Amino acid sequence: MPYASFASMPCTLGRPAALLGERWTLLLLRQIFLGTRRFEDFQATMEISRSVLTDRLNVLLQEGVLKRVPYHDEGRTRHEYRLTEKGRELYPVMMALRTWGEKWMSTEEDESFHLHHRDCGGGVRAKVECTDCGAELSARDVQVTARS
Amino acid sequence: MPYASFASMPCTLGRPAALLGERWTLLLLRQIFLGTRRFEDFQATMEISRSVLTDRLNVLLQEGVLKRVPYHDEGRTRHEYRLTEKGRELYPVMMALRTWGEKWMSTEEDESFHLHHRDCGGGVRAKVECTDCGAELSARDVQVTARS
DNA sequence: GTAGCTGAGTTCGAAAAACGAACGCAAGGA
DNA sequence: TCCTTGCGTTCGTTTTTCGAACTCAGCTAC
Repeated sequence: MPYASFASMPCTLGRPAALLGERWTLLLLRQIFLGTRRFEDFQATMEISRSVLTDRLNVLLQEGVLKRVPYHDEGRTRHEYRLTEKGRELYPVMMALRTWGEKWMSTEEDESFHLHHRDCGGGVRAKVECTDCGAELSARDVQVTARS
Repeated sequence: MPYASFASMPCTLGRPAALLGERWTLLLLRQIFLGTRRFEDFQATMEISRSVLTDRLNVLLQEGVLKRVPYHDEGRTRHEYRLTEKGRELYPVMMALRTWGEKWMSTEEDESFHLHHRDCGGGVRAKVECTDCGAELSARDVQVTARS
């Protein structure tokens, strides 16, 4: 199966993995969650080539992860890229990456931002839990079976 | 910043995003979490080219996400690729992708596997929570500030 | 010994994707 | 009218990926 055709892979983990697994897409989403919204700003902060940036934004628009929203800049109407609800719900994916990065890839020089809960000021972390008993789960606590 | 140099990006979300954001890497991890361990099996199930597969496996070995473990096959010593603890802890990332895929990308034809908690049989989902009060958090509940 | 098989790569020419500099274009301002 | 700005598009070059063929080591059968 060539990479491109994973878009039609009959698997709810495979399709997102293929979508977000294209070069630049995860980094683009990181920028978006950090507040970047305009073409020029993506281009400047990531040094991605303009043509690839156009392509990735279009893919995310088509998938409904982003939407183009008009706004006013000195009287002119322009558009910015913003997360849809579908896009905002990728937050756990980003936080899981960050939680992992904090534990396994952090260095002295990291300038990373701090995240905290608006209401109580606490820290933020991703976890996997059982929908029934609420226990926190690791890969070893979970059984995989083919769909019946 | 060219894509390759994101490996040295001073950000605990950026570096993992760049690492897992290379083409094939997320799909490769999906296979690994589903139990694939051998070169030939990756190659057969994903139809990735052999040279790229070699490269991606080597990157994950170098990063300490995978390890090569000897095993015996009909008297012969061979090696298989297995997750390290660092690798296993990517589980929340995979589950976050799947939780998102279930909600936003599922179709009638999906043949996806079922996951359940070994102890109680319950379902599995990823979430983000506050380390202090334990509340479940969305992007809007979290404040981003530059590190002081 | 040697011929064959198998898993795990390596090599290499062709195709696809990414790069980056230049160009296009529409809206507003001088 | 001409200039600037934001947002792309184009196009020739470089880098990645592809895929088929090749290599190699360890074993089995003869």
